Amino acid sequence: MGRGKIEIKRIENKATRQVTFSKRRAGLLKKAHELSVLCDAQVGLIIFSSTGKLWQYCTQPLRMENIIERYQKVTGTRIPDEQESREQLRNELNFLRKETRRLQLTVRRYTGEDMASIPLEELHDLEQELQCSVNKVRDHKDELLQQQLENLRRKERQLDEENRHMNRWIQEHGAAFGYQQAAMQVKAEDQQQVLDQFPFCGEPSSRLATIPPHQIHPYHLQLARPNLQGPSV
Amino acid sequence: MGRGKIEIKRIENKATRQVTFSKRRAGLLKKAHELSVLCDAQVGLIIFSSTGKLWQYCTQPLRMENIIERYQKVTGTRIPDEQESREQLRNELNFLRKETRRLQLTVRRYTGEDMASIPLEELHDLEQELQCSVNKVRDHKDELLQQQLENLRRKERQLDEENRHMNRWIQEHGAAFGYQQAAMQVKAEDQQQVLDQFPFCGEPSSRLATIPPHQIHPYHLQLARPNLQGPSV
DNA sequence: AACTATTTATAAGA
DNA sequence: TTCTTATAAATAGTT
Repeated sequence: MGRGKIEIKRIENKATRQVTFSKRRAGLLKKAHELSVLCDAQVGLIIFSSTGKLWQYCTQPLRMENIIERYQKVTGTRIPDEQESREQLRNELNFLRKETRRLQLTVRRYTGEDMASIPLEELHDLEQELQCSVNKVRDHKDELLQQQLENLRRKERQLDEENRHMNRWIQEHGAAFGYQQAAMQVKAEDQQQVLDQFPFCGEPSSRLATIPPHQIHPYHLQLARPNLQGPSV
Repeated sequence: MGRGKIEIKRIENKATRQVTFSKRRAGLLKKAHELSVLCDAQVGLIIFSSTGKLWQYCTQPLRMENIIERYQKVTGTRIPDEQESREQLRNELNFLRKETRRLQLTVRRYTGEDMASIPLEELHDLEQELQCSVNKVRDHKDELLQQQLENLRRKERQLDEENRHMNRWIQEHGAAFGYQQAAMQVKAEDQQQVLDQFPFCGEPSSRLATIPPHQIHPYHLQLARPNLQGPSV
């Protein structure tokens, strides 16, 4: 719409660009205003020239912030209620400050600090509370240890049974595998030693604990033949 | 620019308004883009229709926030200080949220809750920590009781001495105050009874504890005359 | 959504 | 910049 048609790409001539910017800027602002008025729309237009100068149009004069806020709400750019939630933010902050202080004091009580300010009766309660906690922890610990103990005992029984099965098998078929029987005998003695030393309160022996379940499950023990070929293959 | 000239004011016909909005909106967005490209300008355009629907154009696609931020900086709409303090607020809030959670977990450990998730070694440490706390509390309690005990013993001695002083005084001046001596005798016996029953681990007797210091301090005891007039005035 | 008579915007020149 | 003017572009009213 001028003396000639122009391609829409950056105008290289600086002066021409500047003139065109002035004209088109004015046109754009005018049209923004017209759209806003004619069609009852809320329009916000921000223009920065390449030199950094600002022009703007806004439907409600001086209320560009309104439209920006509305824009940010709709697009979710800004957390919707950030403006109003300042109060909420403050409330939560105050609550958390108090809560943190309270919890810090509680923790200090439980660690036996700052006792100077605690009256005698409360000291008594605190002692009982703490003793109660100690007992709970002890009970739980004992329970865990008992479990580990039972696990180990079960494993002991299973290994024992496995041993007996192997021994029996070797007794029955041993004649044909003289040298292998001797090897097995050594192994069985080894394991028996471990079981003899079995500590009732010790930590789980990694060697016992890592025996794959299928080797110690009774069902498998009865079906599977001991792999006497293992070491020699 | 159409079949007829129109006045720039709200179009009353709803359908017409809607159509015009569509056409002019497209034109405006197109011209905004052209200005941006031709003149190397940064343009941001936000349009809300009267029905609340949003259209926008921005020079750098998806970077409307950039231009808004730039706008707010230039116009000083957003006070940088406030922005910072909001950031600080947020930081403190995040910190406090984490801290509160951490403290809550700590307290729960100390009260013997949620032990299922604690490995055995930590349980052991926890038990020792708690036992340590119990001991501290016990020691402090014992200390307090010891102090109270000593206080009471000192009071006993002081009262005893006061008694002896009074007795001596009455022996010396008694003839003139026969009836008052009798009254004093009763009071002294009362107090002696209390001291005789003195419990080594009991709570402080409020009656003994509330005797004003000047009445039991040795210095005062030696200077002050027993107020024998007291009950009768 | 397409058409088109008209208005409006603006490129180039002064 | 601003004015002028030829011409491109936009669009109001119509189909």
